[in-house]
Amino acid sequence: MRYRPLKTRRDPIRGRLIQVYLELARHFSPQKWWPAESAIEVAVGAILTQNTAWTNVERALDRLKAHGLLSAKRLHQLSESRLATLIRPSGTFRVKARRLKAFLRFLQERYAGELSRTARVPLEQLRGELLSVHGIGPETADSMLLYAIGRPVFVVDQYTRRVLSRHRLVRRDIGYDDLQQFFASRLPSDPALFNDYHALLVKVGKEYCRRVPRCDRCPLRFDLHGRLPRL
DNA sequence: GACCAGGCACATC
DNA sequence: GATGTGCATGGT
Repeated sequence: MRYRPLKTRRDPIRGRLIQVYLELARHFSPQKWWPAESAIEVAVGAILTQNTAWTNVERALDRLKAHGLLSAKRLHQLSESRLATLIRPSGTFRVKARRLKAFLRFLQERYAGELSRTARVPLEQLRGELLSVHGIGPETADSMLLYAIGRPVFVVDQYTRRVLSRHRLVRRDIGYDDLQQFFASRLPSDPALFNDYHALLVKVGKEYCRRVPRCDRCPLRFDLHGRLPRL
């Protein structure tokens, strides 16, 4: 991937990123993402959570579980309209049913319905394959790669962008690939680190970086008030 | 009732 | 390449 380490050894931002992680890890308990019992549940959840609160995703997943349908094979066999009805609580359910079916079709045809069969596929190639599936964009693909398959890919989202821009580490309008590169080029390529770091950013973003921020209580407060360079 | 939530595809300029 | 819009439920 475009994960070339920075040439310069003395990169002040690298230290800050590690400092931010340590501060978050000290303040919050390990987030233990992704909350799921199987890889396919992670992948399905990654699509269901697009622009959707997680509580609504849980309702949809629970319904699939209650019907014993949370497997690649069963979901692949299910009709799109039936699937849409079941995942209704997650919102945009017709759109997501179509996207899920596209993903399940891909998984079935390319990897015989087994995510574990992707193990030997080079990361860049696998990411490209996922991105070619209807309904799978950068964040969904990376969530699957990191949280379902355990590949060293840093996932970024709106919380990541909000938290880092509030702390003046990146511009507010930074694009997905640039923001991902911002992390990946400065951190060791470690799935466990990427996993916990992103989850912690979501945690701190939810609690302190909402539309009405609670910066006064934010554990990253030490980074505010001009201590960081304005990028 | 408005606004938001762990995005993406598509149309239009 | 940048910007705007539809998708839709459930919580605040």
